[in-house]
Amino acid sequence: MPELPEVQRTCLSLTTALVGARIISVRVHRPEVVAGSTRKRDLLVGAEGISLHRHGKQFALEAGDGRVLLAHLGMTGGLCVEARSADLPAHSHVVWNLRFEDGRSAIMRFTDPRRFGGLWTFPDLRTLRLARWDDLGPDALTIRPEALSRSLRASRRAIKACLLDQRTLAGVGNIYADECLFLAGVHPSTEARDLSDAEIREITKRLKQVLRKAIQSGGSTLRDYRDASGQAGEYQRQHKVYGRGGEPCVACETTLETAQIGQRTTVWCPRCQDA
DNA sequence: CACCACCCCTGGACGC
DNA sequence: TGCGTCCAGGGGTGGT
Repeated sequence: MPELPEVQRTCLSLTTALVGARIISVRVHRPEVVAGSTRKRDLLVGAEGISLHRHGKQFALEAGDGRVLLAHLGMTGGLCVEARSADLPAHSHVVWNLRFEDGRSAIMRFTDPRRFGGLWTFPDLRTLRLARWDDLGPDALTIRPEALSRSLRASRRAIKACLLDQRTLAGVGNIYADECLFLAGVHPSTEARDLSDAEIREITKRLKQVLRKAIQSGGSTLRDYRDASGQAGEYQRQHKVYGRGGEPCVACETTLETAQIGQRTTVWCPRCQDA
């Protein structure tokens, strides 16, 4: 899925795409992707002056009058703005009609083949935060090492599993967890409580670094991911370990190892990431 | 409470 | 070409 960098790119591209836009109408093709009300008003019909907010992998469209629509993209979800075309692509679960101040029109589509993602409607941002974001850890892009240390020091779980836990920190998925641990030189199955303060500082630093670089490169497109303007990412070309099990380490040429850690395929270099 | 196994769903890659 | 199997970026739930 879209992890933090891909969600951030989606938000940035939506911000651009929605300048001067007004939502004219909405059509819900698959009501089960919307949690709660599918009333047109709750799905932002009539909204203008839309701004974007993100926490971890979730993001919200806030209308000028305060109404809020939360999106979570799951593994294959996407929200895009494009010209109306003759036939709608498959899995377009919710489609909005937009009109711009200059008279142009367009559609916004929520797509999600696997339907692990979804949309939630809220009366305002405060209610959204209370219901959905207060349970998440700090956003991975700005987390401080002390905050990470607090949630790790008592845990016997593997550091890889901790990084994937959105209550520990929000925004990291399988790709960036593996990339971060490689850059930090930490073995993914290290018990969290065994990490030194120096190692936690290094993990924090490398995590923010890899997320920033991925954002700059448009995120990682393995297959489906596109931002709201249809642009694919390029960061997959810079992956050091993710998807490279059995291949040589970019740093030392040792064969990269693969195992299931925290129910996810995990790849690491047995030499650079000492157990 | 902390942790883990399982399940939701579609589609692409690969082997026969 | 066609079919079966395996695997995939996430995370909620329910059990131990």
